[in-house]
Amino acid sequence: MHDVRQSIGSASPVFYQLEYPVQMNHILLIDDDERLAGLLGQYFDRYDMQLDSALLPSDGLKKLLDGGYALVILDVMLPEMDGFEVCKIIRKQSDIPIIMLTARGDVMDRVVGLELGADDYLPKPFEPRELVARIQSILKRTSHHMEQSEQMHFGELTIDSGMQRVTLDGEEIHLSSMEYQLLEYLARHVGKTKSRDDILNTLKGAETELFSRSVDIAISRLRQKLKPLELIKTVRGRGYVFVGRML
Amino acid sequence: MHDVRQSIGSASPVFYQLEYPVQMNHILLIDDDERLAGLLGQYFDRYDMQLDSALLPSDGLKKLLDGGYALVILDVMLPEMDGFEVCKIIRKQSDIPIIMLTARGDVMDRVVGLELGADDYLPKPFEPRELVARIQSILKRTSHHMEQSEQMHFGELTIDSGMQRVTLDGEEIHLSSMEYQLLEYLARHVGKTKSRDDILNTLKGAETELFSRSVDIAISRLRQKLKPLELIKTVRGRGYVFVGRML
DNA sequence: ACAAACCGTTACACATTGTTACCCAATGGT
DNA sequence: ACCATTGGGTAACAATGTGTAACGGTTTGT
Repeated sequence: MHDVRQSIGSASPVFYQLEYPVQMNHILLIDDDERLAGLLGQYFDRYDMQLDSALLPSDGLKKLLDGGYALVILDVMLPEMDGFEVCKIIRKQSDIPIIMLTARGDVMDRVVGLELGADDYLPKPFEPRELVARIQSILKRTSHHMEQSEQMHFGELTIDSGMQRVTLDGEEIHLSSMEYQLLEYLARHVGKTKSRDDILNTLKGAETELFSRSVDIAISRLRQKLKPLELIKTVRGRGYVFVGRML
Repeated sequence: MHDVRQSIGSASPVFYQLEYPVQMNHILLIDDDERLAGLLGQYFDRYDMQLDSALLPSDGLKKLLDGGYALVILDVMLPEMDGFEVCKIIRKQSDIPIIMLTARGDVMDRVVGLELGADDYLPKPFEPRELVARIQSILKRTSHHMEQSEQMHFGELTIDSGMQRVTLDGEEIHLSSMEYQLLEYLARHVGKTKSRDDILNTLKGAETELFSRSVDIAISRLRQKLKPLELIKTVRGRGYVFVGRML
């Protein structure tokens, strides 16, 4: 994920802050142990990551507000409030990956930490190398996850869930909102047969008429627009299924 | 990648499973503890896996019929029937990986579980991370097999389980959903004779009338479309078998 | 207000699947 | 070899599910 943007034309020192990883290798450590910060910071350098540290939760949260961080390392044992508390506060506002440092390898701690929305934990004491490995693993994972939830590709068909756009061979296909939702729903569940009820409930929510054939019609119209692709197959008696290799 | 399936309204204890490539990250949890489902689901998200859950075996088996699952997590202690029973039923129709959750780390349980065809077991209580690790390990182990099953070639006949397309000498053969399922099911078990019951249960799920000759008819129709190939042989008194060298 | 887009309903054609019936093939006993 | 019995193949029909054209009510944009 080294999506380096360049400014062409002017070598201007101005840029705008992007909401996610560009060259964003800043990690925030929230831990009251100064020694750890120094030690890790030095070590991280070698891996092209920059460590910022906050000794106090309040300070850490303030720094997070500035943005630009790719990940947070959070000690459980902290002054002011414990790490779980901090974790909850962060999660309320952001999906930024969090690694918790637990003092003891206590199972409770772990589960609770993960329940809270942390992405991983590491029992103290730990090897710096181990921490780096987990960070890299998480960053890789989350960036991939983003890609997948933002855009789906099936051969020449692209579904962009971010801007709700569908393109075929680069050309946009105009879909009504219902058609788009239907397509995205099926595409997100590639290979799984979805009943008309499932589809209706997902798209409409409430219990709409079960005698309605609106789903069939929607499918039919969607297929028309997707021609010549044949990505939606009928499973007689059960529903519809999206077929296609995700690329 | 995908599959077409048929159904009947009733919750059937039988199902059919297809194997999927990379992006197939759906995991099915069959456990009557709702809390677990919620907790794991959230956790799995971070590992790019999607968890579906069923509180009842009957419900779980029904969901499996839809296909699209990469793996099943199965609690031993369940309402309706115990996990071993469920495991046996699943194994009858599919090679999908199964991880059993045993309440106690009882050796008997373990052996029996694995003898039944489960791929791994995990004593409760367990750490989510441990479960994820085992899932990944199993999926890695079986992924080779999966790639292989994405497309099957038998001479000039190609079965693309991704697209659910069958071609003969490069030309598509149009098969109804049932015909396709039947062909794929037999082809996936080359050389193994499948009884009408197996076939019926796999394709339909319910214990439909055993006096029905619908399977014969389906076979007959499939053979017609596959002419001049003679890939499906009758084994008198026992069923049908797909003959053909996989290339 | 008008036109365009959207979406559900009806209606009918077509596709799919199950049943019955009749035939032939395979098997086994005499 | 012959025949009786059983199982399987498939044609023809029946029942059910699905595709979609056409119509109309509603919403949306201008």
